[in-house]
Amino acid sequence: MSKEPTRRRATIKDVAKAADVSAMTVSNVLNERLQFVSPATKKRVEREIERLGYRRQANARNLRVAEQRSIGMVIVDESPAFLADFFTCQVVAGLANVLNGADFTLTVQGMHGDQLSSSMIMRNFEVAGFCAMISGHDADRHAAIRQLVNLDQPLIVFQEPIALPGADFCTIRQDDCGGGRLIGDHLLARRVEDFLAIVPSQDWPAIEMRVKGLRESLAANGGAARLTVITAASESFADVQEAVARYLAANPLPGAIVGANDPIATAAMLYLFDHGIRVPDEVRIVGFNGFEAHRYARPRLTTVDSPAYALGEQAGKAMLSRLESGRFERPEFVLPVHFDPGATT
Amino acid sequence: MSKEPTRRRATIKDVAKAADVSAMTVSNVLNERLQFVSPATKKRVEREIERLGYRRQANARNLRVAEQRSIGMVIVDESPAFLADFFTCQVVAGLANVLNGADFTLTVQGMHGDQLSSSMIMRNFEVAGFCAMISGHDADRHAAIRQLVNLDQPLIVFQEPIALPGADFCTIRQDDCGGGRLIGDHLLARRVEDFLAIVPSQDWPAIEMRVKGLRESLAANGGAARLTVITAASESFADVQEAVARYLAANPLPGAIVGANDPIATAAMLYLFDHGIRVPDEVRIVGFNGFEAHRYARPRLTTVDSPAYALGEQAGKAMLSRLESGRFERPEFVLPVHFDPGATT
DNA sequence: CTGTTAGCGCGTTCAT
DNA sequence: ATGAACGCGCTAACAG
Repeated sequence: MSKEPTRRRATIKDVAKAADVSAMTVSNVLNERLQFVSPATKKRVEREIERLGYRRQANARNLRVAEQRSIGMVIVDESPAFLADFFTCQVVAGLANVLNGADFTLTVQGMHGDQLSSSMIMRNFEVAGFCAMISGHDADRHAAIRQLVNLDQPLIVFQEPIALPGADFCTIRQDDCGGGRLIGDHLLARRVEDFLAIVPSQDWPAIEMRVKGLRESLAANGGAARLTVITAASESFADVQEAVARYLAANPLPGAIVGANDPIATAAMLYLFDHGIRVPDEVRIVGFNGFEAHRYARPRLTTVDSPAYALGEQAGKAMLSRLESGRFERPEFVLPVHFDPGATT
Repeated sequence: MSKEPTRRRATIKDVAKAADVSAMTVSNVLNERLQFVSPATKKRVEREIERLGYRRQANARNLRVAEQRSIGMVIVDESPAFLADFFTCQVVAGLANVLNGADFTLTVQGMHGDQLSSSMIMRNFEVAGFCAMISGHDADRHAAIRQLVNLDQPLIVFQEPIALPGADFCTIRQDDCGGGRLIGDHLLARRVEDFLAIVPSQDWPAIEMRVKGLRESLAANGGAARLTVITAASESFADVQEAVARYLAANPLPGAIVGANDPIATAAMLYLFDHGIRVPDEVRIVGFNGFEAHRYARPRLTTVDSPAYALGEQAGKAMLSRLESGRFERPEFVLPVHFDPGATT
């Protein structure tokens, strides 16, 4: 045995004894109440803290001061690799950065929808507030939100355009509807008259908003252009290509294909390539939520850049301000998207 | 005011009083010591827990039982968007999933290298152990690891091929060296004789290992094939292309270009496209760490798939087992990579 | 099966 | 400028 297995971690008392002061003085040094401690004492205490490797026990402190220094990020998703989604990942990164900067910690918890009610966050009280990214069908998502609201803690939900008046609640999302309009305007300016939109069967509100924006754009243009929306069984490569194949078997080539997101648009584009259909000459293609990796594909997809990272940052700021002031400044934040023209339109 | 601003959160005593039992009985119900509580009492207590919306205060419990139910994930990176890196994100996802399944929480903290010493994790004791993903130069990374080791808590570091005998330490990484060999073997089988490897100027050990594996493969083949390694100022598109341009200005076309990772390989490939050089006919190209998004680019890059998610899972398992048994089962885990042939070789 | 006592490590209050 | 006593919410150990 190279080490005693259970050396007790130094406490504030140990430091006090070693520095020959009272525990209170150590506490004052730790919390920088320098008015109450002479510089000489401070130095002595700090030396002992260093020497003993003392670290404050967050549990005891938080218990005493009755506050939490962590924010929970709950991700409800059917996929076991919940966090692996690039969008979610960006959001979490932005959130964690802002919180860490304010000496808050981010506690990540992923789970399936049916696990929420039995999860630790429901049984324990250990964070100051929650942020949530929830996937699934409308009913499931709303049920999850209701459960979280009932926790009676500050709650921020991403990409969910709902209002819960009176609740300690805030929603943060990107302007998907505006993004849809930008796509519509861009294509209309190129005289596209026949639009095909491809959406995944699981309809996220964000995707509904994108289609809504597209419709608005067409309507504002006089309504001459037509829009068909088809559903792919999933976002997978094969399902998207199958949906495109089925559509094209029964219909003429559309002027433009609008994918609900980049993977869908890319799958559609590759299908066209494989069938000798030229992009953008014969069909224009647009995606949504441009991700880093897609910048590297050729031809470069026209898409709408998502402010996913900024969404997370905004959530962090909103949560910190909520904790400070007692209430959310605004019930909803909508961040602008950025249209990113590529070579496919 | 729609709500009293400071309604106190229910405690175990409140539940006890409401259910007309002692606090201890409530605690027994919460901790499922059912041997000590009659079914009728249990029901009564559970009803009151539900009614009062009681949730156990994790701080108080953890203080009392002197244990932490969270693992810290520290990410040291110069980029402010530290977590936004896809590889890191995958690792975190795997880790979080395993931990959550064992009723552990994952606490994420990102920071710059120079912030580590002043960070909360150094001042506070609030997790049962650490996992770390550290970037930067050798000296900086090793300094960071030393600081973490001095915390005297279980520590897992990713992608760092070092051993710290005697320390409560474990390293988990993918077989980058083996991946390099697979690439070499694959290209040698295609009669490539002149290899160009492109690495970023900041040399990660993982990338060194990839080059090392490549060298080993060439050596095992008799050493007739030549390998040149050039450095790009960064992994950015522009820097990589500039490095390729400079090399090609002074040298003949190599038989194959091996990028230290997929973005580098892709940037090189696009440079060749733009200059009318045919891939794979004139030059073959290989990347490393294939991620989902790259599957969508055409032509599909030959690459080596990274088990990033599995790395995180392995870390979770190793940490849980360490917490259980008192020591890491093994000082090092090396996970295999998977060669993924595409259309560029 | 249920209740009582004591104390985890820390910070506040009040005394010195 | 420093120290002593108390209690945050919870549970281990024991008594009933």
